[in-house]
Amino acid sequence: MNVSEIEIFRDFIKKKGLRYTPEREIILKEIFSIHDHFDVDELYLRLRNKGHRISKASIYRTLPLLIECGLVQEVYHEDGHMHYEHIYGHEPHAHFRCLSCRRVEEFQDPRLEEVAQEYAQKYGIDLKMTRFEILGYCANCRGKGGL
Amino acid sequence: MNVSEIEIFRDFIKKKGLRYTPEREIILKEIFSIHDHFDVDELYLRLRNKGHRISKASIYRTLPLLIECGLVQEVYHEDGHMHYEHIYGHEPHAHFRCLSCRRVEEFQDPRLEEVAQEYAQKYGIDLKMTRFEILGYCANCRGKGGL
DNA sequence: TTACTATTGAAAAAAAATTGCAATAAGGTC
DNA sequence: GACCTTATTGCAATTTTTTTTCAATAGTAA
Repeated sequence: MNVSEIEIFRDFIKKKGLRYTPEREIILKEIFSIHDHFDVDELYLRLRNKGHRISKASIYRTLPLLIECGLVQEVYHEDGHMHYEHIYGHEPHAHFRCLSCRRVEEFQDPRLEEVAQEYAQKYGIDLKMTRFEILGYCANCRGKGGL
Repeated sequence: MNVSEIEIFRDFIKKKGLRYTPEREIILKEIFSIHDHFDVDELYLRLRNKGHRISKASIYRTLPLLIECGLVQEVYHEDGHMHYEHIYGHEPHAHFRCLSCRRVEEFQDPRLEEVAQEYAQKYGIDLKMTRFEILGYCANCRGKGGL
């Protein structure tokens, strides 16, 4: 599908002196076919269901590379493990998570990036990513578990 | 020291029909004596060094309560485990984390709370907490590992 | 094609968090 | 204060997540 992220990843891998393997590309492609957040287990099962026998170890080894080159981001830690999303080609966005139903909504606000940019500029920071989360009880759930 | 968080915690525990135990209070007090981020292991060792034989299980069981009543917050997940901080009595603040030296800096910006408040209002959300993180390479580290 | 060595899958290990259980103790009632 | 009910505790075992080890495989440059 989208060629760009593949090129970015390949260039990144080459530039680091690493090897561009089929496993790495398959993982990348699968991640970019998921239009939602995912965790390692989900990704592993999706690959498996498509006939790819890629180990979880390879997924765990590939994710940091994808994160380092800015294609993927850790979104939030929930239920004892990390959840990810692909971010290349998407505007930076914030997440609301309902503490009751666990629903996750995305939204954007230019002020968030502004704050980050200004802070980075002020302190000479090489900004890599931002994460903004709002936690609370959604309209449907408030009043139930929500105090 | 500060009596308020103790009262808040006790009231919260009572309101839930739970029991206010010495262990819970000791954990609370210790957390509020740490003026930095901490993880479960650090907290456990601090308690142990002071002669308290409180198990990690109790810490793991107490933290969600402290979070639920708004005294403590999960700050970030790093090195495979969660890091916490006490938030009662502090202004909401954002965190910058250097991906190289791991340094963590705090800063405030009213726009962040504004965005959260507006979003909550717009969707009828009962806002519980926000988390804003900036990840990148600090002035000292940029250029080294920082692409 | 050859040589070098990074990467892989599988299994083991490590680390983090949760759970089961018997003993203890909080806190309400008499 | 004694008694009763049951939540909480510490410990150990377990579960879950992530990392590491290692022999076999396979990229990639020469």
